[in-house]
Amino acid sequence: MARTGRPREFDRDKALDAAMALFWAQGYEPTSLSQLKACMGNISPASFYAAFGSKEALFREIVQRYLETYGQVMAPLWDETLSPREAIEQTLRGSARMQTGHAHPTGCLIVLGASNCSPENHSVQYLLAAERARTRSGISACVNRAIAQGALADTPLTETLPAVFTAFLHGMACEARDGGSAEKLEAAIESLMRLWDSQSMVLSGSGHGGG
Amino acid sequence: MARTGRPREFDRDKALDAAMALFWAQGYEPTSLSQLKACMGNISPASFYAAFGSKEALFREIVQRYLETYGQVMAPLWDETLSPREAIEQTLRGSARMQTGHAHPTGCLIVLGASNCSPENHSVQYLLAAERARTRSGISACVNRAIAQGALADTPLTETLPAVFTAFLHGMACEARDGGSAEKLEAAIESLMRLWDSQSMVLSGSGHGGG
DNA sequence: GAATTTCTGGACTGAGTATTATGGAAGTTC
DNA sequence: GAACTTCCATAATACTCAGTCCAGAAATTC
Repeated sequence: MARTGRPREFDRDKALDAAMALFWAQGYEPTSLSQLKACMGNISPASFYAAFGSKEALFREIVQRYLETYGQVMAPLWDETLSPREAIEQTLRGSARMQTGHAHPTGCLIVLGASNCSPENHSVQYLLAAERARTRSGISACVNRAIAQGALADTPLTETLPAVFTAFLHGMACEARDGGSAEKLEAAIESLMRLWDSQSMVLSGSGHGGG
Repeated sequence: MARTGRPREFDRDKALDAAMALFWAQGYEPTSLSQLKACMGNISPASFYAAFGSKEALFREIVQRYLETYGQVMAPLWDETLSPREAIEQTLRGSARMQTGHAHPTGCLIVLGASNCSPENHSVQYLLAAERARTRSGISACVNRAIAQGALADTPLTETLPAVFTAFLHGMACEARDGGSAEKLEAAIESLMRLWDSQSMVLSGSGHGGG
């Protein structure tokens, strides 16, 4: 049962992808309606508002789309079939590769998408901050799970691991934006994970560094 | 020999401080001339342009001012009277405390000040990117110095340390902006430095963790 | 006090902002 | 083909943007 009336002439999905690239590269506020309409195939204001509602509504839809596609590199955090260590390492590595990808803007839309905002757009800023908070809790949950399983020692140091991984993860957005390569970031991740291993109570496999 | 003519009525330094707070909190583009003039004491456009030249010139002056004041937390990186390890730890700790301070906006102006930019302001973006590159090279220099001194092993892992510390440092801007406390960040730094110690060839003091 | 210099208030550019209104064309369903 | 629904192009909304200009006022130096 197709809808009656004249169908829209442009491809809504392709328009969304083009708009995502623009928001991703420039952020929410500096991206103007003119740019958006242009990159969507020179659609008219009327078509834009009919299809997407408003600039903010479009951005919210695009954030959702981003989370369901590129953002899936964070999925391991909530995959309890993985060991907590695997979950975190896979997330970091996947994020590093995604953010340095060459088929789209570098960096992370959730970290960089609304970092510069005037007061009237705090709601957009909050949208992304809430998603970052969700990531933080996911990382914390992994560490807590590891401690509960006895895989990780319950020490003052292990309690700091969530903050270490989170700051590093969010910092990768800056490094990727500044041109850092996936290889460089992945090598850093490999080193960072030894901090976990040094507190690991499951001593199977590689040891823990040494002087 | 004071300059002749009518002196300006507002305090230029105080105006700069107020403008810095605004740019720091909102970033370059979303901060409008109206907001700037208002926070500088409702000065007129004429006074503004006479005193500061343009919005971009003001921003550049403020970045310079920031580097000479708050940005001095990075100074240990180039202080060769410090051991490389001390230099990096002091920089990270100082940065954590500064960015979470309550007397000014949270986060880091150099990381967050122009992260969202339209194409016409790439020069401003570049200004901050260059400063971040300087930081990266400072961190790398510290690690290289430690290796040259024989204080740090020359291994594949130690070669990744600059990327680890840099990503973490830049990530702190996001964490501070999202409300992370100095205590939390400093605890994370303390843990992160054990990565250094695990590769340290100077085994005086604390050992290197382990389960 | 006179001459000079610089600042300030306010009106004003021209361009760009997101968004809305109008009128007619195009395509759909029955 | 008729009725209907939806889309699109154009124009225009009210507003903000960074930046300019001018006339007059204020403070300086001589």
